[in-house]
Amino acid sequence: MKYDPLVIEEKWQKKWEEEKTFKVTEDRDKKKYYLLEMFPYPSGRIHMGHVRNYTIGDVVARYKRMKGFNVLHPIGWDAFGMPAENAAIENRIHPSKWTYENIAQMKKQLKRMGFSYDWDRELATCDAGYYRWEQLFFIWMYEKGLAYKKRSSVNFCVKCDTVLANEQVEGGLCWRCGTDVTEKVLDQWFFKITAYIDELLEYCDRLPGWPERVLAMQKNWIGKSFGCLVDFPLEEGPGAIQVFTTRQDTLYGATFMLVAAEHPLVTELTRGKPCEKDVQAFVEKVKKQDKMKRTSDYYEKEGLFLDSYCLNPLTGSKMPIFAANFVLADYGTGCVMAVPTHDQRDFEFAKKFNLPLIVVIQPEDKELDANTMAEAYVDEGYLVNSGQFNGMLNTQVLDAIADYLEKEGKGKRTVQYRLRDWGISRQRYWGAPIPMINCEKCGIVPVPEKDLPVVLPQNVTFTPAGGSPLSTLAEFINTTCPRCGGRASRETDTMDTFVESSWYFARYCSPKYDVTPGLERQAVDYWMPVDQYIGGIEHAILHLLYARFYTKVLRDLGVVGVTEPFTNLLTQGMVCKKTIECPEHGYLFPEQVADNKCGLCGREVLISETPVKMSKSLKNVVDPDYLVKTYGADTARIFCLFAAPPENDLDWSDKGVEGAFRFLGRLWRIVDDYLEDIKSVATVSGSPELADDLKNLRRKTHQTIRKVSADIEDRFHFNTAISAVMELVNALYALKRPDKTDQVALSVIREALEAAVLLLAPIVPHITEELWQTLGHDTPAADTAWPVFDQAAASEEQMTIVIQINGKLRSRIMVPVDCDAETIKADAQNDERIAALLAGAKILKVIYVPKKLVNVVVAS
RNA sequence: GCCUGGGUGGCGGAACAGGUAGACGCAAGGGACUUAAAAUCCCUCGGAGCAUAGCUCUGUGCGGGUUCAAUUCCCGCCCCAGGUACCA
Repeated sequence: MKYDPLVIEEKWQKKWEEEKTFKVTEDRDKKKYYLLEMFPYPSGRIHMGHVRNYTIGDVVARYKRMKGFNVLHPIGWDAFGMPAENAAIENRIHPSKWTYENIAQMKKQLKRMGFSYDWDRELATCDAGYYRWEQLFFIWMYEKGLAYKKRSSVNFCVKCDTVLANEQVEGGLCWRCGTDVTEKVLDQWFFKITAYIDELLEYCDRLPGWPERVLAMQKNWIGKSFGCLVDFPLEEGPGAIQVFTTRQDTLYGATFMLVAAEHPLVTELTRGKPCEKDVQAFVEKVKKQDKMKRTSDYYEKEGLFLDSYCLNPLTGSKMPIFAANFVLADYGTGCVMAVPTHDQRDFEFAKKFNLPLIVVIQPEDKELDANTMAEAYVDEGYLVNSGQFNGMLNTQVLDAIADYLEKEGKGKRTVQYRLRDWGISRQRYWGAPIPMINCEKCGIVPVPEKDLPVVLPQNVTFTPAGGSPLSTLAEFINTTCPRCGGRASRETDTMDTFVESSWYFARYCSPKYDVTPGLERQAVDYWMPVDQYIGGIEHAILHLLYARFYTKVLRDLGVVGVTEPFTNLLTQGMVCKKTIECPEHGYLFPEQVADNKCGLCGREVLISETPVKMSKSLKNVVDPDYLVKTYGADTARIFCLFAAPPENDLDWSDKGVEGAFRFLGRLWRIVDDYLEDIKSVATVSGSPELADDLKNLRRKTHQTIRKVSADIEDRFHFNTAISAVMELVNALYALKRPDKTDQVALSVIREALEAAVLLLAPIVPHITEELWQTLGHDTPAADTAWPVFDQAAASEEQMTIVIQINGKLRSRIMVPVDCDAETIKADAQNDERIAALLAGAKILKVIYVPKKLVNVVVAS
């Protein structure tokens, strides 16, 4: 019988669907395992990134299931977001229709991959049955002050026509479309993520199951720094300029003051002065500059003297005040004390404006001279020119100076963060409505809980002009105030879609529960936290930080019992492929190229040196449907796992896919070959006396079970697990075919074949189910216990001992495993080759590493 | 600049507590089967050298060090990828 993947895959998928094989419920007698992959955005078609991500997850889910765990493995749809709205404008199709059609299509594709999801838990975040709870949580957060509205300057993407959170601005560009981000002043809803800032930071050190680099990125993003707020009195009149610094050790060296150009102080200080006009012009210039900020690498440090002075609080010396383009208005106080000798930016500024330099930190190994310094000195040293603190090491004087400032009432200790509150208002239609009402009399009033959900209206029209259709839809906006009964209007902003993905993992525990608060506590307590979360590294900050924050909020609202949502995190690499480029026609699909020539113009094409992330625009994508049609889902799955360990990028190789397919064929044929002979033979049991080649095969079988179990369990290294099974299959091919009547030999072969099939069952579930059935089993492989290795059968009787002379490999000997050290050392030296090499040499010592090698050290 | 990772054959990758470098697969070459091809099965496969059934030297980005022994540990550098960037 030939291996026909398409027939057997559809057969088993149908069975899984009909029998609801992977449906789970809470079972207190079994240990739970919650495995989750990041849910997809329903863009219309799955791509290789999905195939890889979901295959990795599926292997772990199926493996844990065979190990006896009660495995929750759900899937759903991150269904709100921009593309649906864009499709509505371009193709005159309602976002809802577009989204649900895409879901139907992608669901079919996922089922065709054979993933072991509990489809009864499927959810879509655009369902009112989902987001109504999010609206409830919003109201509860509002009541606790964790959601608030504020007029503020926000990041705005003109193309997406909406606001972006700080985290959604990448290098000054919109994370989604890459457009330059501009600033806008708007009334916005925020989540007070800063209320949890210390807990978020602290738990970065309590997530040992997370990759170090993800935690490092989150820590950086939070950006906690310890320092002082110091007051610099103005020279004229009352008042002072407050600055934040982490370098109070350099305070005696502060010779001028820098203020962010946008800071109100700039206008205040120059009002009525001759320089006022110039200063205003400068401010306007910097504001414009600001928009261009990150598009150029660096721009010139610029500043303007404000014709005002303040006083250094410790030395009393006069410090000129400048407006500067490189001081950030929204970090610290927007004002910075400048210490040109020990800060490179201040140094450059001082040189440009010819400002005084005072050395206050002196290194041990050289003498700094303010007149000849070519750059700022930023390393450790001893304080000089610093009054009572002279002679102390700068890194140790920070506390003393902070104490002094506090005692003198000139400053105080403080902590600064980089992380800002999460702006969640979006001026878009296709999102969860913010359940708030604006009343002229009562102000902002939450929608009463009994009136939830605030359903997104269906009858809207989209125009290419953009803007949210909600903001002009009278029947949605007009309402009455729940408090005073008067006329009022609804909030027309919707929530950032990252809000939906911040709690979907909890909803999966009780996806249909429709009683407040939408999360059935018993179920949530049983399943949460997620034991293993798998997804792309691109969400290292955005989604993963928001989800951690939201989980803590839900905990404090009393609806979940966990503090952190994801115990273990695996970030898988991207799927990459080389690009083909024609000098005239740009990127080409492989089928547009023949003999390295462009099919359109015949010119030589350029193939990229390294593979790059698959993307439609680079035309280097591989269509999963095509793969499945040609080779089957099992081949697609095993290739994705075999080509690279999960955290590496995966370089696509068409030849590699064929190799994967070839291996499955090899497995199929070896089973098929032996089928007749082993039909009525039982698997070997006990520890019978076996001839050498059979004993070796049996040993290989048990060693393979041991290795595959460890590779999957401990490291998710499926590539080495697959290699191990390949070796076992190779060993089966290498074995001399025993006689049909040799029951003992055939029982050993059956054991090896069954092991190979079961060990591959989580990886290639269709072919293995079929083979398992063919081998005469009524219980499906998926419901069969994971094989256990027999220590005795796996252990070697003989071992190879490597013999080195002065660390160089010179010979090998075989000895029984129980051979004692002295015998081995003696045998090693008596080995024919070694003895010859040792003749006449002076042996200094002989080292024996148990079970590994003997190293004879001789005088050279 | 700073913070993470990472540099191993022609390629993807093994070597998981310092102990046989290159498992497994791809590509390549050879052979068997076949009228032929495909498919399949088997063999060879880091480099150099030689008295070529084998042996020797060399080899894990570069330079040092520790050790009987280093892809693995330490120090210094180079390169690549990701993150972040005037954060005071």
